[in-house]
Amino acid sequence: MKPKCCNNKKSLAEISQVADFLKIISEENRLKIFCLLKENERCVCDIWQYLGLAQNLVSHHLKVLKDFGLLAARQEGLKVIYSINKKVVKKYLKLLNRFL
Amino acid sequence: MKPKCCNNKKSLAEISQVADFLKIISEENRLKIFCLLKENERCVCDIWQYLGLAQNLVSHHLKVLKDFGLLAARQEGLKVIYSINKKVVKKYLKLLNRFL
DNA sequence: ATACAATATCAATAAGTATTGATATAATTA
DNA sequence: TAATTATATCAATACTTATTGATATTGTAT
Repeated sequence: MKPKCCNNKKSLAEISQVADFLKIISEENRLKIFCLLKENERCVCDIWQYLGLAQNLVSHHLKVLKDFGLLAARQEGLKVIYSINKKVVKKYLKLLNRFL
Repeated sequence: MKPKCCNNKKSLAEISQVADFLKIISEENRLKIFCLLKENERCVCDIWQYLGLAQNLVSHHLKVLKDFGLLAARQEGLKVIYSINKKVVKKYLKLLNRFL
């Protein structure tokens, strides 16, 4: 019996997208960051201090999340406030459900 | 403002669990396997031939998925038939929603 | 018992990615 | 303008994990 999925370019491209999304959020520290931001937007210093992680490490993870579109950032004085881009998250969760 | 999440052992353990789950399904070939099995249970030879992957590679990925509880396997003659353990998948998807 | 087909295992290597340390940039205040 | 604070960048290293090649195991049929 021929499988309906994984047999065309569109499906394969979507699988690749979902995999990328999952890879990004499967990192434990990034998941913690997400967890923090789910409650409230926060500045970088709040995040790294609360999680007990190095500042540059958190900055790096935030960049990964932001580059993928999952987070948004805005400057507020010296601080940069990060927040979750709910629309994008929903989009990927929806896609994920198609494959799981 | 003190965050409600990531601040107790239970939450941290759940985040760790979710991360493990996500790491496992974020692998593109494993996602393809999942995609195939979502339609129908299949034997190993069907899977590797259909996906164009090495037999031992598919066997390895199946083991990873099975060890984590996401797949079930049953012997049928020479063949081993793998299928999705829907209950377990649902459990992790539910957990995932708590953090995303 | 022997041969064959399907699957699994294992060691070695390759590839990808998180982390660290050092340093740079940017905004604010004195 | 100089100093300070918050954040970002970059190169090097450490880790983890996927892949490969060779081989073992298991079930079936001759």
